[in-house]
Amino acid sequence: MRSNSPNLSMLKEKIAQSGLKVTQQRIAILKALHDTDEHPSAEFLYKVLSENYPALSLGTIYKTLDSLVEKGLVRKVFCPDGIKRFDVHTDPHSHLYCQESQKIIDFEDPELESLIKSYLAQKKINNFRIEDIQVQISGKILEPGKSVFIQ
Amino acid sequence: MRSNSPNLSMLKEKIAQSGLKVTQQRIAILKALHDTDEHPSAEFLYKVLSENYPALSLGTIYKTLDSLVEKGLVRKVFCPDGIKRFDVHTDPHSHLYCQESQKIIDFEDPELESLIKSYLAQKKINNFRIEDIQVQISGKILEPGKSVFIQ
DNA sequence: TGGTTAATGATAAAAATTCCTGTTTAGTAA
DNA sequence: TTACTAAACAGGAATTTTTATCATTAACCA
Repeated sequence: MRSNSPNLSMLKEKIAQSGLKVTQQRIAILKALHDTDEHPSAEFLYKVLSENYPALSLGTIYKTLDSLVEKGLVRKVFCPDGIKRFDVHTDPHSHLYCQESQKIIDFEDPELESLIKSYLAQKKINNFRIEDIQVQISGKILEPGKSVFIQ
Repeated sequence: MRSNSPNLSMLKEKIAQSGLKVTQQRIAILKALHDTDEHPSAEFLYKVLSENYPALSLGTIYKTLDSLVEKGLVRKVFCPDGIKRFDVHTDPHSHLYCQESQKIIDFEDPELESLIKSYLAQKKINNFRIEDIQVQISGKILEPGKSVFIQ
């Protein structure tokens, strides 16, 4: 559970401002994304949300996620497991991938992001406009259960 | 087509050294991976290889790719499209993702890799052993057709 | 409040991946 | 070479993941 989840009216405003209609389904999906530290797949959201929204259909989740990505409210997460995963955490951050447990852990380090950005700015990449940078750090969680703490 | 594709005996040796049996299928798949600049999916390899190996089965491709990844001869490519993609290019490098054409372009920059590595080494990430770092640079190819050239 | 249009639910279809089983093949050692 | 054994393979079925279709519903706006 994230600490700074936006409240309902903030979620509604976000959706409205993006130009999408503010539907119960979109609110619920966006809220569920905010309420988790996981990087949910459509299937995961379906399972979680079905409890409170038994009529919610999987197709709606897929389409909603696509819309939210298109409007920039949600990001696709790069993932080696061949499943589409999503993240509302749209400010730049990277991910730790545990090759053993398949867990994906957010890794926030603005210094790292800006380090890479300034390096790439100084280099010149022709014919490509950079819009987003993500770093994937693969490896292993050494003691599962304990949290990965960054000093 | 890559310039420095290893020849047949080199491929066989690679496979043998990994501890896997040297089969025609594994040689063909590993060769096909070397012979392309794409980041092939199992389906792509199946289509390409079926011409010369009509009996080759899709299941074999999936299993072979898994084995090759496990032995470190091939890497999974992090990808937002929800398809498993692979890369024989195992020395550290990053990728450019065109959000429009969905193309994935190799981006080799040892300086960038070492920059990130040394930064992360100096930071301390507890409880996680880093094994591999990949940078995903998303954006748009400005003039499709022209190659993305790095100065 | 009613009309318009986008969004949804339900379901079917397609695409991607895994699983299963009998057969074949690579590696090994006689 | 040949025979043996375990691993790998082909073929196909089954499962999982994603997309498409379409009639119904709900959000937005006048």
